[in-house]
Amino acid sequence: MKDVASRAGVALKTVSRVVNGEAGVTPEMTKRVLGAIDDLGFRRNESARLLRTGQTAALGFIADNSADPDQAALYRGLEEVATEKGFLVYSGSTRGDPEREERLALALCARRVDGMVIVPTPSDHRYLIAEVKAGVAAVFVLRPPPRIAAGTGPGDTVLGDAVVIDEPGGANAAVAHLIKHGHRRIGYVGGGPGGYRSQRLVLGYTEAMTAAGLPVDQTWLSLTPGDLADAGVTAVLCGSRAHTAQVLRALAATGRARRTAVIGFGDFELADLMSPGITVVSYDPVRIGRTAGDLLIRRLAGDDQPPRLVELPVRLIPRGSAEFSPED
Amino acid sequence: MKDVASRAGVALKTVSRVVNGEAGVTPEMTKRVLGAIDDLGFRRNESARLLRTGQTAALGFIADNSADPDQAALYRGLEEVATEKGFLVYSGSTRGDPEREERLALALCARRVDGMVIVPTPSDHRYLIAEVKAGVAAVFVLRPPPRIAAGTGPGDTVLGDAVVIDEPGGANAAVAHLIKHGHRRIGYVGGGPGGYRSQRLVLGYTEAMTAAGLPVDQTWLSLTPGDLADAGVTAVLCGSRAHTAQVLRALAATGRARRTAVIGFGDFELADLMSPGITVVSYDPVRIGRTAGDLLIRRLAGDDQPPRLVELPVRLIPRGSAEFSPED
DNA sequence: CTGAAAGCGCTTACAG
DNA sequence: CTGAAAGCGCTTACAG
Repeated sequence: MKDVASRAGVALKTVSRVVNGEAGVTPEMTKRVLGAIDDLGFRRNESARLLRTGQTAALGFIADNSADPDQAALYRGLEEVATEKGFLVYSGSTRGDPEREERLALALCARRVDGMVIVPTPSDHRYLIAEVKAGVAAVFVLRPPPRIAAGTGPGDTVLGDAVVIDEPGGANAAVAHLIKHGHRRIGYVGGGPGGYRSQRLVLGYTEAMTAAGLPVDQTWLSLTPGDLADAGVTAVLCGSRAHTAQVLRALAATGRARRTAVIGFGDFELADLMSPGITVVSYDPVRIGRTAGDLLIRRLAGDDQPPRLVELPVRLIPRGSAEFSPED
Repeated sequence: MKDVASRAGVALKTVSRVVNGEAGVTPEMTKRVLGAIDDLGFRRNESARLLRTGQTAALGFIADNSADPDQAALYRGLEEVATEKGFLVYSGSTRGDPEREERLALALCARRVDGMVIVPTPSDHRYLIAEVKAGVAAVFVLRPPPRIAAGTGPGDTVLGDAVVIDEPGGANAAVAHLIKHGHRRIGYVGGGPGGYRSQRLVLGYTEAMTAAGLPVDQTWLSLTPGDLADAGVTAVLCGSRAHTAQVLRALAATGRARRTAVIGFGDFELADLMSPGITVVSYDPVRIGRTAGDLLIRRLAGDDQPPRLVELPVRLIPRGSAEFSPED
């Protein structure tokens, strides 16, 4: 910019004015500056501008695994609203490692992102307190961050808004659907009982069983795909796409594919073309990202209401794998 | 930092030294500075540091559609090498729109990313010439950028390295496989003939047919899923996962699912559990991203050899949908 | 071992 | 309408 100024024989400020399209520059001057810009191949350094103006117009996205289809779609949703509002977005992933999450988040904060959308690892996120206090907004997706017991405060601290899926509602609908088709012994294959999603799915499952007056055998709630053959259940709810795949493989291997009802949590391509078609509880991951982006940007605009937990709806899609009655 | 210095009663430089862990500061001084940092909640502004040192340690990734599983996996590969080498990465997507690509790429350049990995839209990329000249490295993935006829130069300009999949080899292997199983009339369902991938798949297809001395009916090369019933082919090569899905749906709808051999380009989850299992040509998208990242970083390190086109290998995975003989 | 000055590339607030 | 100075938050190169 200095070079441009001296080549055009004007002051730095005039170049700045031209570059920013500010009014009040003689056409002749403008032309001279533009000429110099062209000769020198000048391109304004946005980072320098942002430093001076104190903005960054950048967001961060911290995934668990960026290759996961849900998270990729989620990212797409975030990106849409970010682009719309003029933000660029940094992204990275943790692979579930709390240390990587902390490193990444702090690196983003050090670059002064305005806010971050985080798929949180199961850790305490204490490291974020200082950053949030310093003004970085955080929105958590898929899982809320664990509440942090404040050392000195009056209660628990919540670091930011969260956008999650309505797992309880989905599991409830799935199990009720199975019950309606005559199933009474229904298993659940999902993550360990510690996981957030798993807990919530089991919650919905239990609600539906209780509402129908059916007893729940605790062993049904911690099944692995390998257990299915001997578990005595006539139907299974799978906690994630990966579990659905494992369950289908196990059932195919033992020849029970058409005798065990299956509902998967999370839709997938070609689920309709399997035989039977796989009934799923479906949700819209792009919308999670968009919602998170909206919340984040609202916070950046100054909204300082208490942190919100947004639960996105799910939908049961019957395709055949769950719509038959048990044989016994 | 100024505040920290004055609170600790030392010079700015001393704070800088402590923050950077430079040797040669009295333990007592260090303690005083650290105390002030803690009191003030100071966090170094990385952007300012990078401005001063003239680096950015940032890369850009421009996807076509970040929700596409291949591109999400590709991104993951890029991210791995970026993280390893201390780069942060900005990303965004174009949805195939050349204007969005240009806007995004220029925005990244304005923030002075060191380099970019781009899934190019079908446009001329002329806008990149100035940036590349200014020192931004570009690596193209999945498709190479169109060559740009230089207005004044001696020939064509190539803007950067490219990493692509061996589509010809994959199609060749797939078609040879079908021929081996007795098929002589083989169709192709893929993108329009203009697309890069499509052209290359048809190339490999033709090679294999020619090598076997089989005639190629041109109508076989521009089939749509709806045409399959009357096309008179006994086997189909599908150009992408999306096309594979369309073909499988069309075959299922007309009851030809078990009478037409199918090979898909691009593997997908549960392909093995369909009936029959879907035979595919598989490639590793994570590796594309890693390779692109390696090339990019090598360029940043000063490698100025002529642009390279890297072709990543594919592998045929037989699963049943292609391993039977035609009925006629 | 410590510090005062200059500068990265830009903008802001003020004079002319 | 145009410009000289100061400053964003940091580091570099040089003195003490």
